[in-house]
Amino acid sequence: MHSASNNTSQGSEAIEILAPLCSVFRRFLKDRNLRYTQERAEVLDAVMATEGLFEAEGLLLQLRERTNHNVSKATVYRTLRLLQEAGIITLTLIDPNQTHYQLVYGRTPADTMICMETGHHIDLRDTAIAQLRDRIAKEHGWSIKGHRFVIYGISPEAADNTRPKPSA
Amino acid sequence: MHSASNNTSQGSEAIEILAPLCSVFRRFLKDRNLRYTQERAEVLDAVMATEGLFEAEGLLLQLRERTNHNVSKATVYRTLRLLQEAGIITLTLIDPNQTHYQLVYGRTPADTMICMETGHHIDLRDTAIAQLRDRIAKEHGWSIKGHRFVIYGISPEAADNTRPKPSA
DNA sequence: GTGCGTGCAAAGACTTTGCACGTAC
DNA sequence: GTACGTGCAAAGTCTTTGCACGCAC
Repeated sequence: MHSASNNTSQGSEAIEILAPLCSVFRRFLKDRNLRYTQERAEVLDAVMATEGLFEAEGLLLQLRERTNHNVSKATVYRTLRLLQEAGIITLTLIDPNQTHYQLVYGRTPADTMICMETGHHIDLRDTAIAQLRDRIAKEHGWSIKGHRFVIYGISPEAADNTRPKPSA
Repeated sequence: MHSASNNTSQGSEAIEILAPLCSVFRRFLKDRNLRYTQERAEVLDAVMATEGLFEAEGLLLQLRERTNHNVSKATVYRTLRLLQEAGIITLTLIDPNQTHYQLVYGRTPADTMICMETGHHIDLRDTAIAQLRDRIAKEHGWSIKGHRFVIYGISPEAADNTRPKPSA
């Protein structure tokens, strides 16, 4: 299995963007006198392998597949909090029942459009969103820490499936 | 105490906008062969008295103040779900720990700017947000069901308080 | 009069925490 | 060698659900 190991390999092309992320986390930990442990590396590894949104539970399952060494649920939650504080992932809050996260590693966090039928979601990379945010915050004299923009809708595919088949 | 009763008074000026909401809910219930009970009326009443965002717990506390008759937590949650299905309130999801709601009664749901220091939030009523949403959805061929736009920042007041006092 | 609605308490889901042992520094 | 980190399981929150009685229709 091709695994984007973040702490050993240094020449892989696949991880060209991801590699610095490991350094970012290590520096963050060092600054706070925290340790870069096997478990934290594995969680970061699993996070880097995700696409778009993910949940703690999914990450835990992925960790069990990826590694022999089982990282505990508690450690996953604890590490997710650290990654959040390090600015590597953000909360996304699209579902009241469960916290969703996403990797942001220096990029602007993706805004999201979610299909209410299928749960399928696509990342939006529209600069107009941040511009709008900046304009509004400026008008009110606020300084910006972040934003979340989620569009709820029905994707074309779901609309096709949902539409009752014309009988005959 | 001045209470915007939704099921008895009909001439109050204060509830000119709110009154129809009761009808909306009653019709919704009738359409589904559900009953318009005292408890549901009281929950709607309390929801109408809220400003901006609210949580189930706060609503429950308010209900205990407003009425002698205690509405149970279970009924509050059940009614909030109905109100949501009726399109009277929406989920807001600004806090991973608790579900937040807001009254929308026919209006566009307010977007929100939240101060990360104080928790204070202000409602945004900027039409550019919906326009942006529409443009993006159209580009992707999606039909829109709703959206959420939240700006996280530091309000001017909080910035002032946070700033260390110039010694002397 | 019927069947939906309610209150209570217990269950359920997700997340956090206390404690003893392990390990990165 | 030390103090932070981990795993486990128990606790904690918010929310939902089962059941017997009550009330809107």
